[in-house]
Amino acid sequence: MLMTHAYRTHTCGQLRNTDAETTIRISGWVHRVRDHGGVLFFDLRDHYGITQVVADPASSAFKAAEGLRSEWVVRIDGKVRIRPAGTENKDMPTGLIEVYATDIEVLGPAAELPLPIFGEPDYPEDIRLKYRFLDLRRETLHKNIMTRTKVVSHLRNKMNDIGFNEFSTPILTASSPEGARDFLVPSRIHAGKFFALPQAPQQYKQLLMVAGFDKYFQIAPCFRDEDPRADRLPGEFYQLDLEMSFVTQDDLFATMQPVIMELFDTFKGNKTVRPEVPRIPHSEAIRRFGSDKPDLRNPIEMQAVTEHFAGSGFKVFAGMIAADPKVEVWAIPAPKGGSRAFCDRMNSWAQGQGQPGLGYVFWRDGEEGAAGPIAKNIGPERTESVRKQLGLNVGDACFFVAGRPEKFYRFAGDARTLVGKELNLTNENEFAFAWIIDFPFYEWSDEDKKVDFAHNPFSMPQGGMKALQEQDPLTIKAFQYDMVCNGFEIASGSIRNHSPETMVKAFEIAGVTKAEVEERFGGMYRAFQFGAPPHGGMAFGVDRLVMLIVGASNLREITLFPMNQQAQDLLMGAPSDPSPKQLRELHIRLNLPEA
RNA sequence: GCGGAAGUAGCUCAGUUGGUUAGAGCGUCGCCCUGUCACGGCGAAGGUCGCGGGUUCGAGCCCCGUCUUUCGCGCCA
Repeated sequence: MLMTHAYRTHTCGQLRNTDAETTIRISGWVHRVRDHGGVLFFDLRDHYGITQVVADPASSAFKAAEGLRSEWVVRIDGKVRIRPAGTENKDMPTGLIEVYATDIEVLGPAAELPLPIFGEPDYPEDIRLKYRFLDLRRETLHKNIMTRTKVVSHLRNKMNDIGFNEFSTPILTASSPEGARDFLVPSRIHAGKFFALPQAPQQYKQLLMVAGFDKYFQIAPCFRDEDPRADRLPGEFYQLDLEMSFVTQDDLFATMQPVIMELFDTFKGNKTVRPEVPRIPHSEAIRRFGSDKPDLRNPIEMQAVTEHFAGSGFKVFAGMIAADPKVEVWAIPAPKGGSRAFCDRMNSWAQGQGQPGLGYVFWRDGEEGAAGPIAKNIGPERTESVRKQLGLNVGDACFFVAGRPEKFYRFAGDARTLVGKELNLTNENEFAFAWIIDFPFYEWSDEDKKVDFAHNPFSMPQGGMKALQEQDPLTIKAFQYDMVCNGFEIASGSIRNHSPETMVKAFEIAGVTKAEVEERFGGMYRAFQFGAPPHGGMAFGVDRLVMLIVGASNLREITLFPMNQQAQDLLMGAPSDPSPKQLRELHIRLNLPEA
């Protein structure tokens, strides 16, 4: 047969027993060599799959095959043949055949590997990041990246299908009002001035609405110079950013909920997607779940049980309640957690968290009343009232935290998460969503001793100008919402404040003058003077969506070339020193800290 | 900026109470092996125990400092 291509007639995932006896050419990486002396096997791998190649002393390729090592790139000419009976590999799509090599050309030999491609043990991040191109060859990461690509493509197609228009907004822009630290880019032409990379295309997309484009979306890169977390990449990340005109909050939910549900339905694998997506007010989420991004797979819901402790024999709580009317006692029910061992384990965990402890009661079989120190202190009647309120039974336990809710709700939420996990109440094979709505517009800043925006300053306060003028700012809610899934915030958005007067008033309450608003958000402030439509939108964290879908616990598992925690790219060596010429052109002199 | 964990062969790790020559697996190199698919067997090379200082007769191990990686806090509209 005349070879029609320099490198391949088939991919490494393509050949089947119907190809038997054909002469083929394949190229790829040597995955694994098994040299038996007289007969030699190796697996050839490319993006599409793995094919076993075999050579024996009768083959003209035998000598070359003996020299092959892992990860060399080679071109193989050979003949497809059915594997001898009993040597088939049913775990491989190509496992019924093998390629008998007649010619081998080494296209790219490989030095000794700093990390193996075959098998996937954990490796230190610095090695993985420095040799990212090798890490990306490994099966799991390679698959994750492909899933990411398919997710992005799915979202883009879907958004186009439902009438959204994709626009690219500028990357070199002005420093924006979001809370994060900006990445700055010096301007050569304007000495001493800097561009900022966008933290989000927030102002641009709102300007697009003012410009009449109605439905905007973008898979947008966003840049924030903040320290990372496992679920927060350093430097840059991607959002599915969207904005709509003439819509209410309900319209946005009705538009995007099906998109997200269909996405997860498409990529869920053998997990299930809970069809109900409840809308939970922010304050209720805090009280029921101890979090503004509750994991609804965990069935535990907390309740206030303050009145059962007020004036009770449990002096610690009773004293706190008497001393401060804002103090509450919350109960964290633990169904089937009714054992001393479990309760003590939770108690030591709490102490490890810097808490004095975690009070509990539990109900045992064949025992009158309840066990645990708190039960004895508050007495059987109050204990029974607690049990009834929470609907608990023999075999169950309940934990208690007391104080001002804003101080302890996080800890209570963590305890709820741990109880759910320890007692296997949380179904790990499910995706459970919720909309968290009615976020507070303002919050009290202890640091600055003033009222500050709780989240997005461009949100519309519920009640509008009237609320800003008449209400206690700390009680004002915003038309602002998050979508959460399994304890992660996957989207955040709001109905925007499109009235310049209301905007000025909103900033005034946060201590920002009209002049400052005009200076810092001049483009948008000006735009709102000339016919701004009511509009709103949201942004989904693409990285987090993919992380949830593939079940990764770290964003580096779904990102092509991530930076390390110090925001360095170890592969490319970024950031790097500028040349003296570059600095001269930019009129920049370095003022480095003392070594 | 702060706190926790880790750092021993190219890679993953073990290394007891401080004790004589620091080990294993994978990989690499050499030899043997005709049906493996984590092939197998024999052998070899490979180490500034992150770095610096200290305690000690003696330190991979204890102490102090420092660097690197990571997880968390701060921060993240």
